[in-house]
Amino acid sequence: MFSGRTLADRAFEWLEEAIIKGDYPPEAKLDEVALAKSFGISRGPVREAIRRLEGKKLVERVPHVGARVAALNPSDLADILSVREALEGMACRLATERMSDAEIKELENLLDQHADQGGLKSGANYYQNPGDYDFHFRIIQGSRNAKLIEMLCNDLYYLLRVYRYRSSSRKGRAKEAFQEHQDVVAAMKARDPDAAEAAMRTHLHHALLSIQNEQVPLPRPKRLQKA
Amino acid sequence: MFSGRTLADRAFEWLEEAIIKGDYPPEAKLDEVALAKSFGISRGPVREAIRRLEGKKLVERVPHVGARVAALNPSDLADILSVREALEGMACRLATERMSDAEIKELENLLDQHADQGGLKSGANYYQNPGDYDFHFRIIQGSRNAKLIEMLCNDLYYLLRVYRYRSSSRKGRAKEAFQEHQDVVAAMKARDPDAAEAAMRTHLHHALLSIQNEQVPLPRPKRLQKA
DNA sequence: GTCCAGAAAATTGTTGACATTTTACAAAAT
DNA sequence: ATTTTGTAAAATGTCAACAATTTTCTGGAC
Repeated sequence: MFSGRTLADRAFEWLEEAIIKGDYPPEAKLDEVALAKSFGISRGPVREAIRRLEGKKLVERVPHVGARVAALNPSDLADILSVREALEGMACRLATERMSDAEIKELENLLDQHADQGGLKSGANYYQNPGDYDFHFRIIQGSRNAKLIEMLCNDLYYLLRVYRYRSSSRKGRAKEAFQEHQDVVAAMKARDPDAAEAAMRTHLHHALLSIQNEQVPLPRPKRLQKA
Repeated sequence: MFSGRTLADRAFEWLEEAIIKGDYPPEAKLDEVALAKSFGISRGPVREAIRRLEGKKLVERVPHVGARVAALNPSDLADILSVREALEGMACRLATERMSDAEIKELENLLDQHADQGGLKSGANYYQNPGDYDFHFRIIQGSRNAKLIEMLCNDLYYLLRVYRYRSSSRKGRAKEAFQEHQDVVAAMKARDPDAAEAAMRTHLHHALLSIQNEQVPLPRPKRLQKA
């Protein structure tokens, strides 16, 4: 059923995926005996899986009471988005320095595809859809920074996903987002790390403002100066 | 002996501290029976503590073989320092927006103390000493961003500490670092988040270059433009 | 001396039983 | 009716024994 070799590892993978998928929403109780029974194993490996998730901060535990899927208060959202802005801005800088011409060209093609096959036409659908995800994902990978990749794609992924349903569906945001993507790629093509980082941060900061108050975001620092 | 209520929690705290202090260096084997015996408990809680550390990525585990303190290859160092630059730059930006005048004044006094009581005189001692640590710590706290504080003070702390002994002791770096600290505070006093973030990133980037090749770092982007 | 079984030892993985604590429920008092 | 209190039930914490795997050791063949 799963790849992990030990029962504890398999339980961990199963549980992590279930939490990320939303099968276990925030605050949901993780009942050891129920989980053990549903996995057909004993409580030992289940407890170890829960402990690992606790270390990852996906679940919170109260001694003698139990473990629950980590809760997220609204103020956490702003905190997380600032972290994402900082990390993904850095990732975009590094990607601009490290991605090959061919890779950047692929990125450009990706945007062209979105424009062609109704990405823009479908309006509000472009922003924060699989296409948007793929765009960000590729740039993060292009940073060649393992820690950055891990933090953005693994550690923050669950948190961003939990809040996704709140994300702005404001009219016109899709078009803006698409334009911002193009700005990012333009800076990368020009091999201008400062501009690329600034463009990515502007994009993400607009998303933050858009989510926070469903309003037109005010402009923010556009780029890092050369020297 | 320890605050945690359950044996597993106490074992976790003890082990985490031991790893951070360096009592268990990278690659060190974590023997379940030996640890259980030294704690006077059974293997169950010890395994749970190790699983939690695994989730925190402080230890690496190979099924049926065992757990070791996480190893750090040299390329990890550069990756981590880039992450720190991004996160602490953002922290400095937010601190500039959110710290009170009194708090910023305290920060300034802290630097004055360092200058007076031999911080500068002792030369190479100023850079990356407790004083340097306190300076960075206060700014991070000033960001009022719980995620940022957690990532910098908890998650990255061990990694940065492990590599500390490698850090540059180059002549003159101390004086430079002190000056860079003053640049940061100056920007914060002026309530210029762009300049503050840029100054902090310059400071950290110089440290990165200094560590990497023990050479005079070249200047990097100095500040974020206003609009 | 080196290499290759194969057994023995040591280590990790898993389980079921028991201990402890919390929670749920019901009866009694106000 | 509400609160309180005590008991029962359920959940978590811990342990010791057993199972499975890896590692080490030993003996022998070449």
